[in-house]
Amino acid sequence: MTRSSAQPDTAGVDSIEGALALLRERGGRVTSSRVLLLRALFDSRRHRTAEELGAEVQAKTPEVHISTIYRNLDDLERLGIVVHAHLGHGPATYHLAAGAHGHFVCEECGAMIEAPDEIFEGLSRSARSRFDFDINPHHFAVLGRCRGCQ
Amino acid sequence: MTRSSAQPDTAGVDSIEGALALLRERGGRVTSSRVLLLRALFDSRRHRTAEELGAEVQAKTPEVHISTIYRNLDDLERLGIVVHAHLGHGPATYHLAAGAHGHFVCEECGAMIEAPDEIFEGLSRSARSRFDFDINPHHFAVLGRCRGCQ
DNA sequence: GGAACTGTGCGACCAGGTCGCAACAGCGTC
DNA sequence: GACGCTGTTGCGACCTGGTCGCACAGTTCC
Repeated sequence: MTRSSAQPDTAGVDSIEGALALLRERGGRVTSSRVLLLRALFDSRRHRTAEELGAEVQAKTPEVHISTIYRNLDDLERLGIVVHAHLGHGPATYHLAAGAHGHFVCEECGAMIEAPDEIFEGLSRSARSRFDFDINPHHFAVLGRCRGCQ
Repeated sequence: MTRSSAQPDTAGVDSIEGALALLRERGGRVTSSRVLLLRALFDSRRHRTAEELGAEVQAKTPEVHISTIYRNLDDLERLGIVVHAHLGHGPATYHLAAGAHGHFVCEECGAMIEAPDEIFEGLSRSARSRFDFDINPHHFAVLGRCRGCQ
């Protein structure tokens, strides 16, 4: 797989087999570290950092290096299988692109609420009409205070 | 000035003198590095990184260390004089709390649009009514695509 | 089974900050 | 103006999160 351009026009691959097929189709190779990483990603839909995913992979195959995890996450993101989001200061978190959503994160306690896309529709319309700006509400969380911390 | 709690309940100090008075009131000292930093912040209202502000201070007084800049920015933020925002991957940017606003940042070209608070009102209401979550739209930018990059 | 090329482990490195420490400097008091 | 308390600073070491170059290993295709 060439590590350049290639648009994530394929968001929504929803099985390990689909992901591997897409990988192969784009000239990539099916390696054991990639299969393990995909398995970790599909096994639990939680948001996890590269370190956490690395630990899960290494639990089965300890010699997989963390830099391989980062490179594979990058590749999977370029294929539109995975997305990363920043939920505050600290490491990025990764999850499957199928089922991407926005995030509200409490500045105080770190609690995270997954926000359905439609909650951003009004903002999306205003940004488009006033600034011709097309928002992507998934990438960076919206910070604030949760009920308990207000 | 003690480096603990102290809420930023004073957002909106809008002169160097006001900032210094607040600093003193809270037990802090008026040092030359702080005066220089405040002067840099008030001189231009652009968003700047700690490195950039450091360079401006060091242009006048080269021995001010970058870690002092970070510490002073922290202190000023704790006093509610300054806020920082994350406009994408890369270093945080700082600007005066008086005149804080949201940001739209293009994922492609990095262009930044300052967004008036009222554009977030609908989202703010929905987040409050649906999740009891009180958003702060200033801290993290909303990413997306600008007109030219769509 | 071998050539061709992609992916991997490894260690070095980088950016953006943070921290501990000893020396220094504000500021209130005498 | 000197004194002393205590907040602040310069400095270097360190930390986290991530990237990169390299030589070798693994995958795929013929």
